[in-house]
Amino acid sequence: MVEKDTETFFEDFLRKKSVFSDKKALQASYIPETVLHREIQIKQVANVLAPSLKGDKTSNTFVYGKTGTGKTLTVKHTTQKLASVAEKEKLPLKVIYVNCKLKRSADTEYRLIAQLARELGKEIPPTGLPTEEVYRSFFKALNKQNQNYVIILDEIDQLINKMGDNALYNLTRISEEDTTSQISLIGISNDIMFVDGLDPRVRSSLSEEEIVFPPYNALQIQSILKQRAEFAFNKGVLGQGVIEKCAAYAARDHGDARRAMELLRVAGEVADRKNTKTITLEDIDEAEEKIDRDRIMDIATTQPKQYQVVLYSIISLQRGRESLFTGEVYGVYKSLCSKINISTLTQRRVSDIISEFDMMGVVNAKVISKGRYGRTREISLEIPEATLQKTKSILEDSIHI
DNA sequence: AGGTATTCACATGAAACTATTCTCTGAGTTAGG
DNA sequence: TAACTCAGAGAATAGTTTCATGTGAATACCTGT
Repeated sequence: MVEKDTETFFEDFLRKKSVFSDKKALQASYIPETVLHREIQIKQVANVLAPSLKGDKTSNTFVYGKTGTGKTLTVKHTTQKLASVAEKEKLPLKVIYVNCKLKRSADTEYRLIAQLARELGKEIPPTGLPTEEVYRSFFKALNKQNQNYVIILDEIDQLINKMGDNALYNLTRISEEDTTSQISLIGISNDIMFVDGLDPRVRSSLSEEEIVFPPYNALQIQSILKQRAEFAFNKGVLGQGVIEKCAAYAARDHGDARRAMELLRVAGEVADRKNTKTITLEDIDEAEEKIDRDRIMDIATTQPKQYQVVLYSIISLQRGRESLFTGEVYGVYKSLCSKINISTLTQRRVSDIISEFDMMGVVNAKVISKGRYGRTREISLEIPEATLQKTKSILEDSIHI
């Protein structure tokens, strides 16, 4: 009986009409044929890179703007075009894109250079080699293939604050050196201030050109959403004012188009699950809530045990209080650790964990001074009431309390 | 009263340590000629 | 003698601990009126 039900469920699912026709168009990695509202920036990038077609040295470029302002998209789009022209004309030009933020991919000096060397067809083991060695084989590959390279370093700020500017310094130096192959660097960052902390030599070399991406306004986000929705959804599924509402939501805090797209996509999923033919305004509200909830649940389930214990301490201490302090949390954390028989971390470490939770947006931790009574973090949960109980039981399960 | 000095309770930084994963090297071992 | 095995040295990295130093403002402690 159950078997039958499951089977029909799948059959129904298959036949069910979805509001989506191509969900990919709403994903962050999707690169549309035309990029809206970034004409100026595209032009700038193109101007900078054009000389590379003729084998000339191009300026290193620094691109910055807040998240969801289309930096990566624009650069990728433009370099794709560049590469295709180069290919058509049989010019020796190669574009390499590296995301420095991806864990275990290019977030250290070794891994960055290894990644680049791999792009040039070298086999580099994930560890074991001296960094020097990796540099050497990267250089060798570079000089062997008489080609020009455009190297895009996305989220470059992450790289710097993890490992300093050593690698960047080396890279900019190669780009200045007169070897058979030219390399031009494009650094993408969403933190404008991060250049200030750079070695002056690196800074001047990297930001020979600077391109700024201002946030989109609500209208621009609307037209972007419309463009994507065109591909993503079937005709006529969008209810009145849906796009507008998504745009408004994203514009509310600094015009993040990525957020708007995610919202629209999740709203579509919500509508699908409810088996309705159109996406309504309520679906958006629901989607907004769902995104928030999923994020917290995800964090609660995937974080390492120690983090979970810290979070649990905060949650159980929060009951009926407005805010807590680091010392209190640590106290609860310590007794919890001995209760469930897990090694206790130092306060130093727990302090770091708390500030990581702050970054993730699970808690709000502000450093305050209580005068005579010291300086500490004022911690309060950012988890909505409705999700709290569920989060708590997830944590309880996970740490075997 | 007004001004200065203390003091608390952590924050923040840097360095060092630990454990794990991985490569490379060279000594010792094996098998075949 | 060539091929193979395997232990040991050396690297990179993540996650911590240890040590050192910093810090904002509520109080304590003056001082002169």
